[in-house]
Amino acid sequence: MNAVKPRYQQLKDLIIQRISTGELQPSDRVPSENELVEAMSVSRMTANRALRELNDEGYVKRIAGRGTFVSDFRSQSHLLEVQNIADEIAGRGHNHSCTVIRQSRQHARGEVAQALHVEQGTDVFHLQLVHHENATPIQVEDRHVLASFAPDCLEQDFEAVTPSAYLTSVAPLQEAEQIVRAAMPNGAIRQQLSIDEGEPVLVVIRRTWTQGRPVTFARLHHPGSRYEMAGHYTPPGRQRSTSADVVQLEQLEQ
Amino acid sequence: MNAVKPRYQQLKDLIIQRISTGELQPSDRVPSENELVEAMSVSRMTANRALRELNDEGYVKRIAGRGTFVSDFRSQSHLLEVQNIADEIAGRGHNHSCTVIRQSRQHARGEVAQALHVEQGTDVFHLQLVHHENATPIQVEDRHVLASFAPDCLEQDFEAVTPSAYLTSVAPLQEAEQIVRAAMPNGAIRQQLSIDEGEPVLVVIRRTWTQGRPVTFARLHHPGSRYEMAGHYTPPGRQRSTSADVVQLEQLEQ
DNA sequence: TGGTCTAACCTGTATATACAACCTGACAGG
DNA sequence: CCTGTCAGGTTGTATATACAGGTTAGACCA
Repeated sequence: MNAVKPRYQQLKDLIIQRISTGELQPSDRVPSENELVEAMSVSRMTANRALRELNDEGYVKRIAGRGTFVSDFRSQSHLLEVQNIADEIAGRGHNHSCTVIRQSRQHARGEVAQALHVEQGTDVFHLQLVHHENATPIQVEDRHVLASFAPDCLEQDFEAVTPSAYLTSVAPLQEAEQIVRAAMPNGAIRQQLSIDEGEPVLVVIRRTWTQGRPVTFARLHHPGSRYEMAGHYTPPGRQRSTSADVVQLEQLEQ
Repeated sequence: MNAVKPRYQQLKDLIIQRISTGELQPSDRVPSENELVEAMSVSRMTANRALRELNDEGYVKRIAGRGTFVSDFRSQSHLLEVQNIADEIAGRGHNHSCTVIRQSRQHARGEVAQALHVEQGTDVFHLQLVHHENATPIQVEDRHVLASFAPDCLEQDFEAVTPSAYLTSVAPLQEAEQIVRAAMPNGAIRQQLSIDEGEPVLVVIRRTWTQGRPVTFARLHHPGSRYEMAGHYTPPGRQRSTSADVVQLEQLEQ
């Protein structure tokens, strides 16, 4: 297990680490190939491979003639595409608002401790929020966050900044798991979403990882009649061809 | 727009085309780097880049010392992870079976024509199937397929081979879009899934593309009490660290 | 016959070099 | 003051070369 990592991988890890720790912020300039050649004593082709792969993976954006720059978090993989309800609502041109129901410190137990891979009794924060789209409730968020991960979680004003935005500012989320199901809501959820009896909810259970460790665990409830989840999947190395117009263009090019 | 593509990209396109047309089948051997050097008059580094990127993108699998081989379709991107209900059931060690309700030719109209980007009246096939997990109904599949894409669709025995498996054998699906929502089923669906009144269903509406054109449009209904959709998202270039054990190992390595 | 060793081929990585295209800012000439 | 040019830095691509390490088949020997 003591395999020496290839040098291009060492370069990638180094730069990813600088981004993870915040030493390099989005849109900051990353050392150029020639600077890496000097500083790290590698050939330019090796530095090129490291930066090129970081570009393909979305960590950085390269511009010929200008340099290499750290990507915005939102383009750092489709992870966050699905992540932030506020952006999704803003993308539809609607107004997002949020009401905090609960914001407290707790000891993890049972399901929560298990989901976060921690001992029973570990400190966690418990958030309950209701998100609105144009004043209509669209999501009830019930989230547990590892206290050691985000110590100042209780001081945040989540009516101004969504938990997703706050959490990604603490450290980049590197991995996510989600389970989607349809269910009937209990009374509390039904009231918070102000939906009629007999209407189902779309439930998303989501865990996110940072540095290989699960740090948050969330249950998201959405009214079945007012919310749907969309996803678009394109194999790597291919352009998406969503609209008919794009299809036309691609036909011509071939 | 008449930009000359770089040579490594030309190599990639050539090999992807050979795979798409079926000239190269899964587990077939792809020309080695040195063979490409000879045949295509490129340097080995250029051939290496083409094959390495195809490997990273999941099209082929490379084994040092042996060669480069076409991937199974199932590993050709997470697209199909979500795609095939039969594999999903088999993965749980359960038995999958399927009943054909309808298998007919129709003229596309309204929503279907619009979804497939074709004129009203274009020939399509209409399939209605019920999938069972250990004899319990788990999915009602209502699918429209472009007739020009799969002309022998009516001759298939979909109780033996699922539509997903058949369609990927006709041509690789290169792109997918899906919408997920929770809803209450109508009487027919409720009966086909044999669920109680008042139980919601998880509805997945999915379109898939081949060669930049939408070719199938499907509505999938699942019983809320017996089915959930799971997804795991990892940024490219990273290993997933799902279980606690893996986390332990990764900690030690750093 | 059975085991071993080697040659040939494969991928993986690393380097040095070269040329093209792109971008920016400085500088000279109108 | 404005404009065009040019130098220098940057990425993008392509080649030739080299060595390490994995795999396999066949030659070779006991």
